[in-house]
Amino acid sequence: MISLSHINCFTCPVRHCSFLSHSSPEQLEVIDKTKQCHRYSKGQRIISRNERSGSVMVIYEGIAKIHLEAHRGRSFILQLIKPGDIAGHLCDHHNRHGADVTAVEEVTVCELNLADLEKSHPSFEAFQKAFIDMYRQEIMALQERTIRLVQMNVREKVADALVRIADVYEAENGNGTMRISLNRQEISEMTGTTKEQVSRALGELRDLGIIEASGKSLRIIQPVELTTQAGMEAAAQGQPRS
Amino acid sequence: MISLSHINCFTCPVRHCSFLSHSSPEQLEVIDKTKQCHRYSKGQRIISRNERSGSVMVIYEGIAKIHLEAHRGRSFILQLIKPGDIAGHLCDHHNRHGADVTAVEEVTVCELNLADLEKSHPSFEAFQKAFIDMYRQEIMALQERTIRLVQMNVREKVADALVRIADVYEAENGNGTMRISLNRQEISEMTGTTKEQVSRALGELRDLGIIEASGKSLRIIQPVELTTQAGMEAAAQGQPRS
DNA sequence: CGGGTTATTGAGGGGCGTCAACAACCGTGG
DNA sequence: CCACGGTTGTTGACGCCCCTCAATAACCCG
Repeated sequence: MISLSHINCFTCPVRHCSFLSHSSPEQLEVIDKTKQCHRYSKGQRIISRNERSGSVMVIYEGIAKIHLEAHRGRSFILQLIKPGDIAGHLCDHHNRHGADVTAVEEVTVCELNLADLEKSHPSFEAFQKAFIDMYRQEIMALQERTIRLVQMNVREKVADALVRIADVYEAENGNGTMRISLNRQEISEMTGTTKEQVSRALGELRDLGIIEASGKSLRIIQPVELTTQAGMEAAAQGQPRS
Repeated sequence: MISLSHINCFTCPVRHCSFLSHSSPEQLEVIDKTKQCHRYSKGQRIISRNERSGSVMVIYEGIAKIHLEAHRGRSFILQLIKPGDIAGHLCDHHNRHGADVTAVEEVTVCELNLADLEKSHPSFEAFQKAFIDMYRQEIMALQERTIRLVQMNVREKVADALVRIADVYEAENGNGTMRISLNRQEISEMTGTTKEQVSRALGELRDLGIIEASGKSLRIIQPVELTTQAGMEAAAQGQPRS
């Protein structure tokens, strides 16, 4: 981990999609002065479970995974986070972090002290409200996810994982091809299966013409078909069902 | 659903284990005056998903389940709640409930208006804080649960479900026998399996001498062994690992 | 006692985890 | 440039777990 000199909050491209999107210039000033910036290389741990801390991390650049170790040594990836996302906001009443966070590729983060973050909000109430809203969304998403993980078969779960992967990785060119930094093992840890099954499921989706996948290169050819495979009704349609 | 006349908050036996445990007599007075009490019979829906509401339900008596319908018609039980527990606090930004809640046996609830609930706290901050704490605990518990559901086999998941069932049902006599109001189908919906598998898993646990189970009657003979089966290290021991 | 629901048990088959072999990829060094 | 070893990805074979269907038994309530 390297501590970086400074990243300017005011010119920050991810400010508008982050937790701070509604802050005024004066409020942002507080954050800009007090935050610390760090860089982690691939595989480095950003946050460790049960570690005590009074700060949160906002991803500035790169992709990270929020994961947990289960008793049998099997790891499980709860979430992928991208620039603008926040990590480490979930902790117990002793301020101990509730999950591990690890860089999946080179990651730059801004460490925001909770006390300073509070000052960046118009009031303490607004600060709390922001957390409540975030937690609410998180619970509802996690509930849905839990049920999906339990009820879907492997191919559906892998299709689901691909949707989430495509959500955090940018396409590199007009082709829509992504260079993902996750290996098969990690995809399996997103779905609760094994690397071999992921390999097979990717092969099936490739044979169906839904994706192109070889190694770390991934292209989603039929996004709608992929979400169908993942068992989600195509919500983008919005058809009334009269 | 029957609307009941009134239940006295001050003499309420579940007040001390509920969301309101820290309220002063004056604050409780607000709740006592404004709340509404209802009774639901077994199987009746208490809260429906996507229904708009500005109130929460506190269980006064009986057991209810928080559940969701997945796309394929399969239902999944997220949580069992008992007297003192709160339901309906999870909603989206339009105040639409995020899950279904149904009575598993005859249930009496107190419906608390959110605006009134707020007044029962020393400050709005304290009110928000209570929600933040509740949400935090919920997320951490749900994370653990998700991973367990993905990684455990059926017998382990059933053992896990029994631990949770025992947590909400009271033993009826000194024998430690419980009369549960859940059928095998519902236990399977707590574990993400089928009623037949639950039946078999219960048979295995019975053969191992860990439980007694026939129909709706359940007795846990070896609680420690049951938690071991469920893959939890016996946390009750608290042995230092020097 | 009879009819409906619920629980149990068996048989069959498919999905998926596991192991193993092989191929592909990548950086290093000759 | 090729050789190489290590990591990662792919594919096949095997076996177990568990879902499904079906038959029987137990239970509950009138």
